[in-house]
Amino acid sequence: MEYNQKQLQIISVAERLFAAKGFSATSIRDISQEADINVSMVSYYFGSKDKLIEALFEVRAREFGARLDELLRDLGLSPMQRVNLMVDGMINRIFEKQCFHNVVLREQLSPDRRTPIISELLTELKLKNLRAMESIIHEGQKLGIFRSEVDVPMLSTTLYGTVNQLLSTKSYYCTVYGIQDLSEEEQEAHMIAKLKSHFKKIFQEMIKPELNDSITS
Amino acid sequence: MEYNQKQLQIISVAERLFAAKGFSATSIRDISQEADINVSMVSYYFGSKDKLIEALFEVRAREFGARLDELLRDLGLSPMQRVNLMVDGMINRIFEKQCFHNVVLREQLSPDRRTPIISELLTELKLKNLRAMESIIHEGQKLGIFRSEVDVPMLSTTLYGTVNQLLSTKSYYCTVYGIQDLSEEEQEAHMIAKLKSHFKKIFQEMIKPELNDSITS
DNA sequence: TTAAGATAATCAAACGTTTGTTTGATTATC
DNA sequence: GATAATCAAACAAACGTTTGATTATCTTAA
Repeated sequence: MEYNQKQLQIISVAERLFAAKGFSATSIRDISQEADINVSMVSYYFGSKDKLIEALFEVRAREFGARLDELLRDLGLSPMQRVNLMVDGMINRIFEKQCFHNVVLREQLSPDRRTPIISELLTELKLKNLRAMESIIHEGQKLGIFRSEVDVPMLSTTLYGTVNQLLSTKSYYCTVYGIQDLSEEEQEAHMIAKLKSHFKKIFQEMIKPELNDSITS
Repeated sequence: MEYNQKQLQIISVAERLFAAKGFSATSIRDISQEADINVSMVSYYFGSKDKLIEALFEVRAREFGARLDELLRDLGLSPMQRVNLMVDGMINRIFEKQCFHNVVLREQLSPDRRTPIISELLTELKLKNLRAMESIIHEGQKLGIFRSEVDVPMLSTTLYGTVNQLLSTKSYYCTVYGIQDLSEEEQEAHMIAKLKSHFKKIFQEMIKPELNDSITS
């Protein structure tokens, strides 16, 4: 489906409001007011409120998919470099598109209420992401740089889960690390840096060869 | 605040519906129908829908707090045993109270819309949890069993985030591990076992002394 | 123990808003 | 002159909440 400029603007406003208040708590009148359009325009362009959020997922899923393909073309680097690049890229991606990410988290919490279209888009995207990560790990395993037993789905879940958790408990994070008085940009930078170093360490510890790895193989 | 049997039943029904559909998408008529009461009873007992969810958080926060205190009394064990016990206990706790946990996740996503009462209860609970974890780690560090540099808040965030992520993407998890045809109980058992072994490994790798730890100290 | 009186619980019905959506006329663009 | 975009207004349905009457439960004094 192709969307014109006006439709994309409506989608963008809806995304921001859905992220902040949730789908049900956001009225079409909220959206039309923020987007400076008439209430009837949402139905006119998308058909219904449900179709609007479907369009949102359609557009953003396509963008993320394209970005994933890009990442997969970063060859000529060592497996460990590629792992670090993938971790950094994923953290950057989520922080850049926090609103959409927030909407995804909300929708994931109601698997039943969700339209099949959204479910399929999300599952597809997550699987694509997992395959990319697996291919990098397997490469390192073939070269004998990584240990033979790596639970990639769980590592990926840990990565995403941690970033999500941090994002949805921002103020708690700032309290714990005593950075409440920093600007919002500085707080985010703190979180991003912390996440990147944290996961560089975790991935290193979880995929580097174990002492007995050469013996058992 | 004390609540009678009827109130606790309403809270329990509301909890289940809030978890499944979200606060805004759940109407008082939904709740009263499921709880087999008159619509006016919610206002009669709690005052309003907002006060109802506050009561829910009040009750559950108290329960969780009490359970945390219990956990802290498990002395006479080695620090590593206590870490494992804490990880297992936390995973069990979340899986047991999935509904409430789901509601917490939803509320965390709208920090602005939330009433201060809920925010404070959640922050308090999270801090209490963090302090418990820190005390165990510090004990291990004093004994020289754990490395000196452990980022406890990040480890805790990773633990919670991963469990959350897994719970909110259950069907994706089952697809990845090919256990869609198992019963729901078996699927949950699979997830719990996987989580526990995963985090035993992560914690081990992240807190055991590094090779150069004795040199730098 | 019982009758009377007070308090608590329950109910159907109605309240005024807000909801998503549609209509039909008007304006802009091609 | 046709198609697309925009608008104020209206629509029925659903919302949280209140009302006022009715029933159940408890309290208290004879």
